[in-house]
Amino acid sequence: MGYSVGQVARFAGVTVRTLHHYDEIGLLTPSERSAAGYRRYTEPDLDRLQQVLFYRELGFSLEEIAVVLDDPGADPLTHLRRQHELLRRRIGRLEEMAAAVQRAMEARKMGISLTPEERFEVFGDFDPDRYAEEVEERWGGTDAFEQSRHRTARYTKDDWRAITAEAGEVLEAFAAAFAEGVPADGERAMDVAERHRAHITRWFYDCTYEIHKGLGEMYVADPRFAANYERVAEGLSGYVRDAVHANAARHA
Amino acid sequence: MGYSVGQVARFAGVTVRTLHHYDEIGLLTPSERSAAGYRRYTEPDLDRLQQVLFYRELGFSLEEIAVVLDDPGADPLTHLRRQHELLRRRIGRLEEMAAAVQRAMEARKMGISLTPEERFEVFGDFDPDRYAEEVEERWGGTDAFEQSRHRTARYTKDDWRAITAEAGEVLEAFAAAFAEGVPADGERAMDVAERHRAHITRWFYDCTYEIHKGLGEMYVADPRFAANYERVAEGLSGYVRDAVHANAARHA
DNA sequence: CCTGGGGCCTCACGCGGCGTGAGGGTCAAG
DNA sequence: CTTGACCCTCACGCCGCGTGAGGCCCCAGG
Repeated sequence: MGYSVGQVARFAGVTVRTLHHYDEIGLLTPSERSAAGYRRYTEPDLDRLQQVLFYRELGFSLEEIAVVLDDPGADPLTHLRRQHELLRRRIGRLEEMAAAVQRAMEARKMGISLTPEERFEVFGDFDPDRYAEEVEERWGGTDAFEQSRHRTARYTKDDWRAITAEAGEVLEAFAAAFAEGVPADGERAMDVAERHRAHITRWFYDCTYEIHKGLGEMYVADPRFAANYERVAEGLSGYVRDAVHANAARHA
Repeated sequence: MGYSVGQVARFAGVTVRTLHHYDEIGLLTPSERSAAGYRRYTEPDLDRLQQVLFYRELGFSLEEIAVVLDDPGADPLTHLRRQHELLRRRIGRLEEMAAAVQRAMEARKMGISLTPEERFEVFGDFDPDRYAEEVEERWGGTDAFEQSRHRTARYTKDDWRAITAEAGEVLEAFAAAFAEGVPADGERAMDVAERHRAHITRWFYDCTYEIHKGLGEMYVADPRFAANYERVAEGLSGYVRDAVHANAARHA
């Protein structure tokens, strides 16, 4: 004879109102009603409720849940597999967050302050509710260039102003060090190189030291980039490359 | 000169409207405003925003977040530690859910159907947003009795009817086996003992075999319980105890 | 038999956490 | 001086329920 709303509510840890709501919006309509109009939930109803709660926990909207559950091409096992996959992904994300917190704790203890990007890194690219296809579409071919394109697409004019201003500062710092005869493998030049790398990571993509070294080479080899430096001072492109390499070595 | 709303929004992966909202409700008011009235977020503001987002992610309401963040007796390190703890707990819960899903998959494959309790077990006693004190208050002195009290407090009259009915069935099954001379350490008596254990686990608390054996002893030793069995048949309390022990040994 | 208490029902309003314009000022680039 | 991408402040709307109000059902106890 099935379960009453109250019983189901207590089993599932939700309120009666919630079940009423799910009935109202057609997300979970009990298969039967008693003569007096009481809702009677059957086993399959409980099955469905469990699915609903799982997807809800994972951040799906009720409408989205209705869509995935009413997808005729998805048998129960498919749902379970998908849920498992989503859970694993979510766990991974939380572990990243935990790691970030731990890093923040370390930084605190050492008295180091983090850049805004480092701080929010873990929040940035999170999208819990996407399906595998979309996720793969977005992250499948992710190399630095893709990531850059992806991020810059959302930048505003103001951002670009800030970017060019920051890039200009770095360029000037390089030029000043170069003009003053500071050695390219000295601390000051390396610090500027580090600023340069941070600039790229901040605005474009995660620039590792390896990538940075590659960039250094390109600044010399590719005339379009080289010109940018050589226009300021002759030999500056080579100086930048050397500073970048020294900085990478220092962090290796 | 600080960051604009738009910049902060993009860093943190939230909308401008969200930042406006946090300003409106006083959760995160930018420390400065430009001459034209533009919001300017400073480094400490970003710090705070990060905390807000963390707690939000963990399911806190904005009001709760305001309370914990404005608690004067909590330095940054305390927050980080708490966040880490909360994250770990949440991860643990998700892992349980993942395990439950896996079990459900196994059950499907084997063609076994789960009881409602098994199905929703993982949802039951979840309360992600409590503070350590409250959690400890609720789970610190958790022995079986406490858990029982906690759960039974929410039972309705209907539940109690179901409980007494079920308990009656078990009692009758014991009495029948006893009357028919079935040995207490035989399969049939042990099965009834197992039903008894399941009954307790279902309605009161997680009854392990160890606890069950303790109960068996009590049914003989404590006259209030013993009377319940002896009233039905003389020697039944001892029979129940023996069956319970045999059942525990079989599952050890 | 009837009364009381705990369910259950259907409205229907409210709240938290924003989304989404509308209407208008600001400010660097062209 | 204009244009466009920001920014501002209202203010209304949506989702996912919470929280009664008013009333029916049902069964244990008197």
